[in-house]
Amino acid sequence: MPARRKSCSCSASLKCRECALKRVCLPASLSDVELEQLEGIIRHNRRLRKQEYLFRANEATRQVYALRSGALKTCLTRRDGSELVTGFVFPGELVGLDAFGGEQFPSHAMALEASVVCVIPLAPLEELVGTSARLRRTLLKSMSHELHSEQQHLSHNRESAGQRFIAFLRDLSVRNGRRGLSPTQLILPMTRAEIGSYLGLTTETISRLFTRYRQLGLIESNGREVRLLDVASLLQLERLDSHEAACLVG
Amino acid sequence: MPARRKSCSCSASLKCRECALKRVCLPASLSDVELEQLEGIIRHNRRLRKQEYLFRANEATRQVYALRSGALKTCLTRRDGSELVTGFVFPGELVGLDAFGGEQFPSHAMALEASVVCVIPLAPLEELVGTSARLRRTLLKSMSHELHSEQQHLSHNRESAGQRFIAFLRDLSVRNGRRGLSPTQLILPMTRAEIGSYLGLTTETISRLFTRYRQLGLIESNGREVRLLDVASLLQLERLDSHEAACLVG
DNA sequence: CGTAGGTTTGATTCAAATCAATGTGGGTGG
DNA sequence: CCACCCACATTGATTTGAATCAAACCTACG
Repeated sequence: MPARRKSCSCSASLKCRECALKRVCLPASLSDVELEQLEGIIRHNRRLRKQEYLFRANEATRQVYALRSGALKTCLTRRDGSELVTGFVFPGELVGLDAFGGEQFPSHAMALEASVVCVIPLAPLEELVGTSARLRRTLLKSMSHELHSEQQHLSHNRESAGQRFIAFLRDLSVRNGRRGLSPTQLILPMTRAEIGSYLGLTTETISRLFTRYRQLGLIESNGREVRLLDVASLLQLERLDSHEAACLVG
Repeated sequence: MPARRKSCSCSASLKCRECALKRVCLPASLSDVELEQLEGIIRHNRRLRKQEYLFRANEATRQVYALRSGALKTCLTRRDGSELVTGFVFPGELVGLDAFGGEQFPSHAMALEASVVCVIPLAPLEELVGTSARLRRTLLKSMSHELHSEQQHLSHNRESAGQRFIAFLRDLSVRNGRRGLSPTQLILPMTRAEIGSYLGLTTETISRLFTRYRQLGLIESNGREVRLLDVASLLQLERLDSHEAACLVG
């Protein structure tokens, strides 16, 4: 394994208390004292360039991460060596929670654009989870939320390409909203191929979907900028089964 | 909501210490003292008849469960009301871990055959997780293992019907082995339709897969009894991509 | 300016869904 | 005890949605 290059400059770190994301991140619901303890173990501000790995599969699991800015993808490597995108990570979200399980990460995480993450060493975190009931709650909640959203993702795999695509847009929209950004104005940090991998579709299909929904007047899109125009219709299409949807779309 | 009918007879309960499954269940790796504390909060021996719900979606999440005998399926209800099987549960495995997240279960769990479960109330469990580092480890491990196996499941969704089917059989085989049962002699507690729902395929396709692999001499099967004959070839088929597999199978 | 990575569009193929019967075994009631 | 029934399973014919194959076409960047 080549010596890992740290692009991190570890500049004077912005603490959780002053972080704009504290209401959606791990600190949510912690008391001041607990927050201080948490801050004590977190290393803030590790910078990642676009395309840089945050961690790789098989790397020892000594820490989990919270994304502060930018965007990540998490991927599994298939037996044939190809990459399967298992999720996207946006600011305020935790990454690497599967680290608790074993000695090594089963997946890897890569920056889709220049990003900053907070690094949370596992051992002290586990310790702190023991002493703080609230932190325990929050962490368990995060993990089971993750579990839940994986199930959601799984359940979409039985739906038509169009429905998966809309569900994807809606998910991004919701997550945008949670951070206080516009729920209709999306800037996609990922390529069509990555969306495809995530949704179990090909690049070509994703491209056709953009075209289709643009022509239907439900979205505007230009490259990676997407605007949701007719949210009501989108939601309706999402919950229709494919036969009904076909009728509606003509 | 109708008053919940308890089929449970709560007979003099077999404690964890004497349980044949203690090496694969939550008690694994706990000290004697911790084990005693854990036993103190668990209600053992709730009996479920075939088809009986262990919990339903939207039910308040006050407890998680460990399966002692029998088999369960866990399901999500889709928007159109249909049921999506998200997993199967075998003895020694935990169920309902997504309960930590919110107030209500997102999914439901139903007995595929007469079963017995241990009931673990959440509040005291969380407490105990605070005081026992080992229990904490074990639980976090369980949850992240769950996360990991959901990812596995997800990744299979990109593979051909045949590969998913074999991966399914292998998974059952491994889990059988872990409980000390034969890894080649399987008794399926679920219907073809349930397998199909779980794998994202139709009943007919599942049926054809049984026929195909039986004809290829890789398995024997008669109704719900399955015997894995040529495990080496099965494993090889599983890791081949569909094109290569087609060549091999002819 | 040229090239590479990403995207779009079109023609064709293919794996699994769907539609349609038929078969079968285990349990119930007469 | 048998016969009927019903849920489950199998098998075959046909359709279809997305993959694959095959070209362009951007556009950002060295």
